Amino acid sequence: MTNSTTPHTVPRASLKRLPLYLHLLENLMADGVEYVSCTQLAKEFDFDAILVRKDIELTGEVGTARIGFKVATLIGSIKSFLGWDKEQDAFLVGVGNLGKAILGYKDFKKYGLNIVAAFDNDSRKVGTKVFGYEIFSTSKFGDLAKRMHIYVGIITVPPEHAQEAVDLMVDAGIKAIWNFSPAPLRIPEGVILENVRLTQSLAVLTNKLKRVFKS
Amino acid sequence: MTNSTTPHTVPRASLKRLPLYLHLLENLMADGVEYVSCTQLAKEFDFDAILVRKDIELTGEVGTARIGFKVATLIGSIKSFLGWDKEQDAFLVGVGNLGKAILGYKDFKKYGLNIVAAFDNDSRKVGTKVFGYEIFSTSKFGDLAKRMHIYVGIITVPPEHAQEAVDLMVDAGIKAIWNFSPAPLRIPEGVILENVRLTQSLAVLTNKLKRVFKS
DNA sequence: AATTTATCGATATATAATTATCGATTATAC
DNA sequence: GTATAATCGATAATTATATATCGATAAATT
Ligand SMILES: NC(=O)c1ccc[n+]([C@@H]2O[C@H](COP(=O)([O-])OP(=O)(O)OC[C@H]3O[C@@H](n4cnc5c(N)ncnc54)[C@H](O)[C@@H]3O)[C@@H](O)[C@H]2O)c1
Ligand SMILES: NC(=O)c1ccc[n+]([C@@H]2O[C@H](COP(=O)([O-])OP(=O)(O)OC[C@H]3O[C@@H](n4cnc5c(N)ncnc54)[C@H](O)[C@@H]3O)[C@@H](O)[C@H]2O)c1
Repeated sequence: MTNSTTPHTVPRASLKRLPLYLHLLENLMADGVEYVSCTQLAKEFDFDAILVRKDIELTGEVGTARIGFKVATLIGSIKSFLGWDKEQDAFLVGVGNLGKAILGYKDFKKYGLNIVAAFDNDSRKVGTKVFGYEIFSTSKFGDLAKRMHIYVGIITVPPEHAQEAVDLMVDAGIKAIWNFSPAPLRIPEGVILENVRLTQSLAVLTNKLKRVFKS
Repeated sequence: MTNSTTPHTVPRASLKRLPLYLHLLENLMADGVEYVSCTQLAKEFDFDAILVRKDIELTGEVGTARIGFKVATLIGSIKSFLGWDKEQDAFLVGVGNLGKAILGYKDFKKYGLNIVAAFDNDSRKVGTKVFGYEIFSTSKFGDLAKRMHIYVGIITVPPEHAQEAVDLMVDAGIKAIWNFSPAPLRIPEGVILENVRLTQSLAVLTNKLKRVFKS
């Protein structure tokens, strides 16, 4: 009776809340907390408790009335649901300011993402090392990706070169692309594209701010 | 009749799509394109044309049947609606990997955000320069923010220090906080908090990828 | 032991967001 | 000039998402 009610379309909004819970749960775990209720979780984020329960329901985890959910197993369920239980190896293309910051960020491993190599087409960067990662020429991307069975690609090149990076990745058999450039990209059927648009977040901020100043 | 139908709550999803249109519109503008229809815009992003029209409606811009919208004025309307028509000065706290990348990113200015100074509590960093920005001690934040009438703060410190940064900003009269740390933060009534959670985006990617591998 | 209270799971309702429909409008083709 | 096709604005229908309700359950309280 766990997954019989699971809808075939996972709400994107739920998918985005689950990492929030996970992060908090890991803190609770570290503090030795054994059980947590939806009410408690909800309070932390100013969500509705029922919303949290519905999100958790997606993962298949079942709780106990009056007690809530076991922190340790809930962490496992969320990770498994998100695909963070086993590490995904990834290649990064574009070792500029943002690319470097991502290479230097150790926590992605916790979230199942293991960056194994980085690529750039600037000959001055090729051969150098950044946070222990050797920078390869993009010409090596295809061979290495196939040899190492890489299915995840991260794009941190300028927008005008983002489509090139996509094409490179698609040719190399990459199945999922995490794109940080603001360019609209074309991908073939079957390849997953997830965009990080900082300006979207900025838009929400400034629009709200505008209304604060008005009133 | 322009804004009489405008709802008092702006859909967050719309707010996030507007920058996408804007980016494309600016490219069109640069290419000398004078008019654009919702159909064209929609095709670029694989959105429904009606969705695009509704989003544009929010900005108050009116179009002409068969022609569409004038690119130049539409850009203006979107920018104004997002609060990107006049620059907002901002302070950044936490000049680490991500903070540096943000300081080095010139395009935020296009989106109405003008970073004017950066702060860190690492004494080795204080006094140095990063991309032309002098790094100040966080102890100077309050004075400078008040003196320079700064209302926007950017947080790029480790999660365990993010609440400190919030408190610092709130005390200094900051009205809107753009937070890049994954920590859940407490803010007083009236202050705007916008979080950038890269792991949320990663969650969507890996969950989708998991299902690709399953089938 | 009985009562109270918190919380679960399931189901129902309400709200928000997206997509469809339709008459009006205007350039382009004939 | 008249017909055709594209697209607008407005309204309606649909779908997705969030919130409310309710009986069941299990700890805490009396
Ligand atoms: N830095 C930020 O804070 C920030 C914020 C929002 C969005 N972005 C986006 O992220 C992307 C990277 O930004 P950045 O600030 O790191 O830029 P950057 O200019 O610092 O770095 C770009 C890197 O990509 C490399 N590159 C260019 N074309 C390439 C290609 N075809 N193949 C491989 N490598 C290539 C360059 O050599 C450079 O090292 C951009 O699309 C930018 O719009 C950055
Ligand atoms: N780097 C990434 O790609 C990335 C990705 C996702 C999230 N983040 C988040 O962004 C934040 C910054 O990440 P990072 O990789 O740049 O970390 P970092 O460790 O490189 O930089 C943190 C900086 O903050 C400074 N700092 C610490 N405490 C401070 C305080 N109380 N006041 C002022 N400055 C203080 C440190 O001296 C350091 O310079 C973190 O919360 C991280 O979780 C980073």
